[in-house]
Amino acid sequence: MATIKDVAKLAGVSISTISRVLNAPDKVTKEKRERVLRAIEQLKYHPNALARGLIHKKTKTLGILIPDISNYYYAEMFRGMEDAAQEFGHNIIICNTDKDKQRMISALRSMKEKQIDGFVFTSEPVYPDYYDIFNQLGMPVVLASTQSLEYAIPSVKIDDEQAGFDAAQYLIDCGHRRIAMISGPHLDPIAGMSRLQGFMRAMRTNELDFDSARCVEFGNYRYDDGYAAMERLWNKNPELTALFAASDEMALGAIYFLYRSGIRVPDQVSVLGLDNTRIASMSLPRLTTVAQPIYEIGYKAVRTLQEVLDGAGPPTLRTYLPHQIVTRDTVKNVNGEIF
Amino acid sequence: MATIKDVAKLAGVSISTISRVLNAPDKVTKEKRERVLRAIEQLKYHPNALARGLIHKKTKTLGILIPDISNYYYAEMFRGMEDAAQEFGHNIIICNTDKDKQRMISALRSMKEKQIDGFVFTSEPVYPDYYDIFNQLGMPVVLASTQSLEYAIPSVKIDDEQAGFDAAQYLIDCGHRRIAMISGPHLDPIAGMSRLQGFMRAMRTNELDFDSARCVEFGNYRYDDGYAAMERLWNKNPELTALFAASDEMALGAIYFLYRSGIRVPDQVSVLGLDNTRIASMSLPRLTTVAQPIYEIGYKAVRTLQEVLDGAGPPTLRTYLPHQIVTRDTVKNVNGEIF
DNA sequence: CTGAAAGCGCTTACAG
DNA sequence: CTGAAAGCGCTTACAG
Repeated sequence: MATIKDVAKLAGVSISTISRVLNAPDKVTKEKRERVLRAIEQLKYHPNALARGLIHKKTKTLGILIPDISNYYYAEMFRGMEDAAQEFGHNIIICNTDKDKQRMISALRSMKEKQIDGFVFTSEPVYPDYYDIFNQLGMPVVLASTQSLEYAIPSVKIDDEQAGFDAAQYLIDCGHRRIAMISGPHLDPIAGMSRLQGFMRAMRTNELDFDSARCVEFGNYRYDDGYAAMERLWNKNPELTALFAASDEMALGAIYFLYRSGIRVPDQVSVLGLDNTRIASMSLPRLTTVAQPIYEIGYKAVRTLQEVLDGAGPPTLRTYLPHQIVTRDTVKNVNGEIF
Repeated sequence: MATIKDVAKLAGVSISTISRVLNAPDKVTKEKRERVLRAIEQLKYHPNALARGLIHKKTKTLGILIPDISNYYYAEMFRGMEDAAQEFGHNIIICNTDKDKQRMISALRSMKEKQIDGFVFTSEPVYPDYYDIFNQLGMPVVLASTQSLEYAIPSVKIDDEQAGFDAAQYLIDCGHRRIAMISGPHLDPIAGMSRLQGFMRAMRTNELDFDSARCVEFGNYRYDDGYAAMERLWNKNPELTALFAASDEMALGAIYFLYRSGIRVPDQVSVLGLDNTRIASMSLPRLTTVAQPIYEIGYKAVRTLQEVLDGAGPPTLRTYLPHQIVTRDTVKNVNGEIF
């Protein structure tokens, strides 16, 4: 492969001049510039970004840590990240962590060695030891779909507590009273507990009594979790008329359980999801759900990281993007009906 | 950030020795080695991979060109790629091309400058001008979910023609005679035309007459395409009893059209998809489909690229991974029924 | 405007 | 076993 020296030789100038036509073209006379450009073209010269990065201490490469790109939620978010990166001339190195600490550490070490300019950390809480690692590495970081109350790290997500509240309120407004929830795991303070807390706040606000032992089950956001959780829920609480699931996948899993049990959705039980991944509109019946601006979360997270890198003043510490209920076919308005 | 010089100073040795404990530890006396290791630990030293890459002309990073990571099919395939990369110590730079030539070219240029060791090109045919670009860049390439008959580029995919054949044969074995297909686009020789050709071969082999004008519609693999194609198909051919769609998403779109038209699946019309993305098992009714080993295609493509990089002899030029029909709830066996 | 030189952070023969 | 030196491919003051 041709290097800057080859181009210099062919064009009959010094390597400094080659560098100048690439980085500050108008510092070079037109005649030489064109000669150089021709040589570059002729040799199919591509500047070596490693050499450049070594000098500038910038690589225009960003790191993304994501639990699992084959998860639809992250796939959509990642698309937003990549678009933002591409738009501003960055490349992305991505790593799936499966929420595994060792995998994350080794990915981060590898990214550090490759001199990425900064990274986005997705979906997991920032535990103290994670924070120590971030600090040691000394690279800018932005959180996507998670946040930290303890540490001053910029984050982009929806207001999960409010989303949980709005979900319950929506079902209540549709006339439901005996409402259950399939929540995320206890161990997930972000998308797990916050949504549940919002949900319970709405129940309290509406003075509906609510026995969490009978009305809440837990799952890890996946389809199978939703199916199993619905089964447990139904066994202890067959009077419920509406369900809120903390993810679309769990909502679909729950619907499948109900379907197999001969319980009609939404006639007998209404189901409300959360996320609005594309499956929500491709399933049957089409899922009513609390939509997250998934793509935008990814896009905004990378934009925020870029702002940090540009050093253009401190970015907003906590950005909350709006969620919104998308009405489709799985929630029935039962106002006026007699039970 | 600490450099090799800082470590050398702290440990009281030369930088050569630091380099040796990192790359060939047993060439260094135990005593010095431990002193160095302690200094590395103390300074939180991370070697700079740019400097290393500049010398070795290897970066241990791979490029992936994919049409759209938010597409479920690619998301699953990409997971396989990333796992293979990680397993063998590579990182991945990914770029979404949207099948746009300019985007692809600029991504490739950028990856070239960053000195990736090789790349995987996904899903699109290798047009002559693409081949020229690959050649100019001079980087090893492997094709995933596409192939080239003209050029000697290693590829990994299913046998699409045979998959189309097997799909039709399966429906025929289930007793269907009036079968239609929603194919991929005319312009897609790989997943579009091959599957259709296989489908038509099966019809001929079984001596079923087949009017392609009445029995085939086209779409771009997406849900909405499937819906629209099914509508056109039904308008001109309401006698059909079975449908094969060239993607799961189109199958689901078709099912939604049938559902809205009051046509029951599979009682009145059977539907067979292709891909077996996770939506196939999360939709209702659960979709019977021709499963591609999606994850494995991605995994194997990266493995093949790594073999090329290792220079361990020429890899298999064309790898076909097995497909298989996954029976669920959308295809009815009508043998013995009277029409 | 242009070129020679120093330097980015490493690795790798080459002496000793 | 260990260190000094050259070099990977660039950029950037510094002279001229």
